[in-house]
Amino acid sequence: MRPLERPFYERNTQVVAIELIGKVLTLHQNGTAISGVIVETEAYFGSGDPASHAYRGVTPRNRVMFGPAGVSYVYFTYGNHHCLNIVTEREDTAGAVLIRALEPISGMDVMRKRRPNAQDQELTNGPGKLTQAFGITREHSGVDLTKSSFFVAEGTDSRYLRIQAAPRIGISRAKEKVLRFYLMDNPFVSTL
DNA sequence: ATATGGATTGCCT
DNA sequence: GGCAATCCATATT
Repeated sequence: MRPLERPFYERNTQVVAIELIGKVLTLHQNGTAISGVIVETEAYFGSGDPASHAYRGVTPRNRVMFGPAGVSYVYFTYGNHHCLNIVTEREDTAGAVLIRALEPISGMDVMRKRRPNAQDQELTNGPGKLTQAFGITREHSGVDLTKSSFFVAEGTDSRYLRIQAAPRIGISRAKEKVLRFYLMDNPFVSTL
């Protein structure tokens, strides 16, 4: 499994959000591969998208969203949770795809240890849950996913999948935009 | 220096 | 379904 390369990410954020469905996120830690199929994503743009962290321009937190595509953007929210994004678009154009849910493939023993009170089905069925299961924190922000032990690889081509579009979740602005995408009938999607 | 609210989760009714 | 928890980034004074 080779990492997807920069040109894949260096495109329109919505297109990347859709095509990321069915691909495989992998993180190597201490000789173990933790991985899962991406089953739910959301697209966030820059100016023009009031729900995006990048809406008002560059800040210390969001600056990676304005940098090269294919780099991770991890932020901390609600005092408890980390969320994983992958930067999109050409450099200087803000954009990122939030990874909202995964279907575990490997490393489930590690995931269960990190989420001791979770049923297997709740291991990675939400943006804060999957970062906890993978052990992803802000230290994993700004990592180049095209050349590290943290990457996304080809899985099932999104062309062959039934993908549903819906409004994004948990935001207070731009609620009408249909920028959430998920695999139909997949039990690991955060909300059907 | 202070105020506000959040790209969520889990527990309680 | 409702809501508290909990910390930090950002905006405002």
